[in-house]
Amino acid sequence: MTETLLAFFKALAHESRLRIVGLLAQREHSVQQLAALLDLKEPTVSHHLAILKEQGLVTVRAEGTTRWHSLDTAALETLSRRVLETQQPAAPLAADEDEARILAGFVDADERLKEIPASRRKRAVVLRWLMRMFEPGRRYSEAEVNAYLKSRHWDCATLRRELVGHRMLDRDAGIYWRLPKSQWRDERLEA
Amino acid sequence: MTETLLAFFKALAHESRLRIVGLLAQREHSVQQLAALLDLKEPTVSHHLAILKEQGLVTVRAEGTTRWHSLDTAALETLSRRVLETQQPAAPLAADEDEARILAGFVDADERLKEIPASRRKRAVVLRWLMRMFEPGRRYSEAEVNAYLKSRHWDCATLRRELVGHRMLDRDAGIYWRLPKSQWRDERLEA
DNA sequence: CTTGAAATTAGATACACATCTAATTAGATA
DNA sequence: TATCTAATTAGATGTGTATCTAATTTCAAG
Repeated sequence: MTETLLAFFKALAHESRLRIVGLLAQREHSVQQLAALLDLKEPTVSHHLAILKEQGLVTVRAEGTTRWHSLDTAALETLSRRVLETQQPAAPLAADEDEARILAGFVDADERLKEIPASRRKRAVVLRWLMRMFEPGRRYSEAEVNAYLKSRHWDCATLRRELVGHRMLDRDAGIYWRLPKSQWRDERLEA
Repeated sequence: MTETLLAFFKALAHESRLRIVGLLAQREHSVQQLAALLDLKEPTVSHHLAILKEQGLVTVRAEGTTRWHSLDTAALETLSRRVLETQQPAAPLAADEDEARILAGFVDADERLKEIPASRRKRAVVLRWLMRMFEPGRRYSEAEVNAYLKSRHWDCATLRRELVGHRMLDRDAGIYWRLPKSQWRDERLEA
């Protein structure tokens, strides 16, 4: 997904290729023509066209030994629409409906924690939500953990202690890591 | 125009920056957080953020010494819409209505010349249309001129002679260039 | 089958830029 | 003021890739 988008941007992130796209948007061109117009050698143009073809942005029609290249505007449209989709603010919410309601009460529009819930059950929901920031297997310095938690609430120290206390994060010698969910001591397991 | 588009693509044509945009699409982050998540050093992240800010894709909010970065989705939208505009097939047509009708008769959907008009007046219209391919001030080798004309009609030699005869192109020692319109000898002037 | 033209492929060189460390700036706190 | 933290700037290094020349392929025409 981000893979294909990256390739798309890379394909267009060069002056020569962008000019080629502009020329092909007007009409089809041969390699020679493009080389003359861009003041490049033919192999260079071939190289650029290969990259654009790889992204499906350019199609070819052979006529004798010359190859007429045109722009596939449909592909260009598809891909640039995908850029627009990228910006969707990403589903902030929850595992099941109960949790969703609780989170909605404590998390504001900016995805920050309004306050740390006093109720143990609600606090556990919030802690599970915070754990989404930590990847399994990755190791975090205490500074990293703090920076991360601080993006959600100013009192990162309390949150960090809570996460450790619930066996969601573990620590040794200043290094933190995420524990598997099976070891988490949250309200669901205590109930 | 192509200038700003190029900068836009360059800004997003790198894995780290694309991932930063993805993260900022979810919520605001500090430099430290991004560095930790991307496994990069802070100066590197600063560098990438500077590039994104230059394109107006990222905005900053200071809070003490930490700076919270967010994605400006409006800018992203504006720019990706501009990509869609690029592909408009470029107005093929004409100076005044008379010319438009004549061209429509001789130029096919692929922007190629169906035949060279026998009538002097119509031929002049077509030659003026062909001259749009040649930039004022630019020098063209005979091969370039031929390649260009061939993209419109197989008989590039005849077209080339006609253009020279009408004082639209001039030549010396195998090099061609476009003459100013004031010197063109087309039907409008002869009439 | 040879020749010629258009394009691609291979390989070498050179330039752009991503990343790092070290040093500096800016803001907060004691 | 001195100190600490977050971030940026400066400068060095290394990687990726754009471009070139030379060689090879593909197709058409003698």
